[in-house]
Amino acid sequence: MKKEARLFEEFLEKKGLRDTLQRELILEEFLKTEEHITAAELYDKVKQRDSAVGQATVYRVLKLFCEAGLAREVDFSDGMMRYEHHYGHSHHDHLVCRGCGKTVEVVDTVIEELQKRLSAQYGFQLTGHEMYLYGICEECRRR
Amino acid sequence: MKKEARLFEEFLEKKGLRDTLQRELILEEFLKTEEHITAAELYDKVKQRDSAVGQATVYRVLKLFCEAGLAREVDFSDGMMRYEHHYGHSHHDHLVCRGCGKTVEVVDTVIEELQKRLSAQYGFQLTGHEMYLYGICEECRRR
DNA sequence: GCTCTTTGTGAGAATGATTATCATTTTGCA
DNA sequence: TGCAAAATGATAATCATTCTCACAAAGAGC
Repeated sequence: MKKEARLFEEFLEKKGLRDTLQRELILEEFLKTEEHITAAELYDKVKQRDSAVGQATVYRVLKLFCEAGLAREVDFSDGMMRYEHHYGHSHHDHLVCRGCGKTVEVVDTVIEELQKRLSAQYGFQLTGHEMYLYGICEECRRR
Repeated sequence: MKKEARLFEEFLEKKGLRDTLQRELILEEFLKTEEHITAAELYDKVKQRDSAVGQATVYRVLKLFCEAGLAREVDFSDGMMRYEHHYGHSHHDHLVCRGCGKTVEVVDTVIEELQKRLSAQYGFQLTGHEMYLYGICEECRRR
């Protein structure tokens, strides 16, 4: 079994929640995807394997994944939330192409350090951040 | 007359749009506010002066302000868009307290430079960015 | 194996911010 | 003055997400 699945079971256990077939199924499908997935996309995939699953359940379970540290919400400001793998994936920000929608995951430890310092200057203890860099990728620029 | 009002008139002129009482009223109320305001909040203020104005008009005019460079959308991820003054206000990002919701406008030119460089590394030409730093402010930490 | 209680589920309604529609009004200009 | 373009307000539509609620499934205790 995947480490993520075990972690999720432990999480459910600890919270006194139940390990159901739907939750397992949704987790399996979520883990299969590599890209940032929307609730609707995940719902479609899950439905192909069990058409009885409701979308509310997908939403509910995605929330659980986030709580469990398995998933993370990302918001590219296009009207719906996306979810990406979080466990075993180090923190990163996103570079988004305004032309084709392609995204790249990026990290810059110097920026991170400066963010912390900047916050401290205003007496804030930084707990998290969102950074989206929007631009035009090379391919799109050629066209 | 405020410079912003003149700019807006010029913008309308250039686009072949009309300078109406509603637009003037909404602009006046918008300019009065110092903080980031939501469409609903602005609608309330406007309604106090002219109860006939519809909320659709407020939404429409806020879009115009953005186009005209007078306003800028900011999204603190709490379900609704906020608008802040843009003209004469240099670019900045936001520090948001997770405790009390207080926001501080911040700038760090080094970070901005690094963002550009980071994007370039992936062949992206940076056109904009969003950076929200979330933390706990000093006051909230004391409690 | 039975009850009881808790938790999970699916269908569909509800929500709430934003947009679209459309009939009516206003405006600028010929 | 008259007409075409633009603006408006009321209201309906949209759409992602959340809520509700009746029912189903599962765990504990016996």
